[in-house]
Amino acid sequence: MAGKNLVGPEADVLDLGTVFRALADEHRRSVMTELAADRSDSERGCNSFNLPISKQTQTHHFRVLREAGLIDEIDYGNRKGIRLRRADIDKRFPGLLTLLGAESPGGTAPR
Amino acid sequence: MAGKNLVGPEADVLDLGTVFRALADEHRRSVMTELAADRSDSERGCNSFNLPISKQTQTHHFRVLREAGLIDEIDYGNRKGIRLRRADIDKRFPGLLTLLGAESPGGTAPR
DNA sequence: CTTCAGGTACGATTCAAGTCGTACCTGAAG
DNA sequence: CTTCAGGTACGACTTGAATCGTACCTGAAG
Repeated sequence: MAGKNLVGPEADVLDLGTVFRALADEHRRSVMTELAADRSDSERGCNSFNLPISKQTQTHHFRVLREAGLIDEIDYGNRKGIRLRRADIDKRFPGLLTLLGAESPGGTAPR
Repeated sequence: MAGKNLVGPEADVLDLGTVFRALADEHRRSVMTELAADRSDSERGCNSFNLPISKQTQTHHFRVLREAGLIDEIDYGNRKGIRLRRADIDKRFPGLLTLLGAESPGGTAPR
């Protein structure tokens, strides 16, 4: 039952360049904006983001986000879970998630 | 003697996507890291950054930074001045410059 | 004036990245 | 078992971005 957690980089080696490159894409940024705005940090399904792109491309984008160290992907075999690595990001890049959360259409949602 | 200030976007319309795309490049990010780490915000020359690229490419990169709203370019005719738009960036994207300054090799890092 | 360094304009090249088509895998539900 | 939806692998296409070569402009100093 327990899905395998596809591994990304450790919190210490997160690279700002890789992160900025990941966040440069509109679709990936919209995913991160949603995740950053949700303070509950609950695990989400891949298609809960309603991305207007094919599923192959979605696979690509989630992989980029994971390899940048921004999300965890939990593999259940025939489906996948997404979870924001909030603690690691806050530790390595404090303020970044606040920056993203402020872009949320639901309005600026600071604490 | 007063150089003309090449115009970039107003502080209100700065786009996070454009900014991330600008900061995704290694050379542009190194420029911004230096600028962010220098609290005096003094005007700097273009070649004070020692970028290992041709001058045509430097022109390109500084233009991207200006169009993203991150720097001002002051045109003196046969030379050019660069100044960080710290106030505007801090207003629109609070925390971003701190994030960049923390990447400085000198380390203006809050630990 | 001429020279020269700093900078720009335009075009060409090269390369990375986003996208999708086809085929295949996985687990759950009939 | 078969079916089906979610996801991946691989390849191909396309677009955008980084880079530089050549030519030209600008202002300061001889």
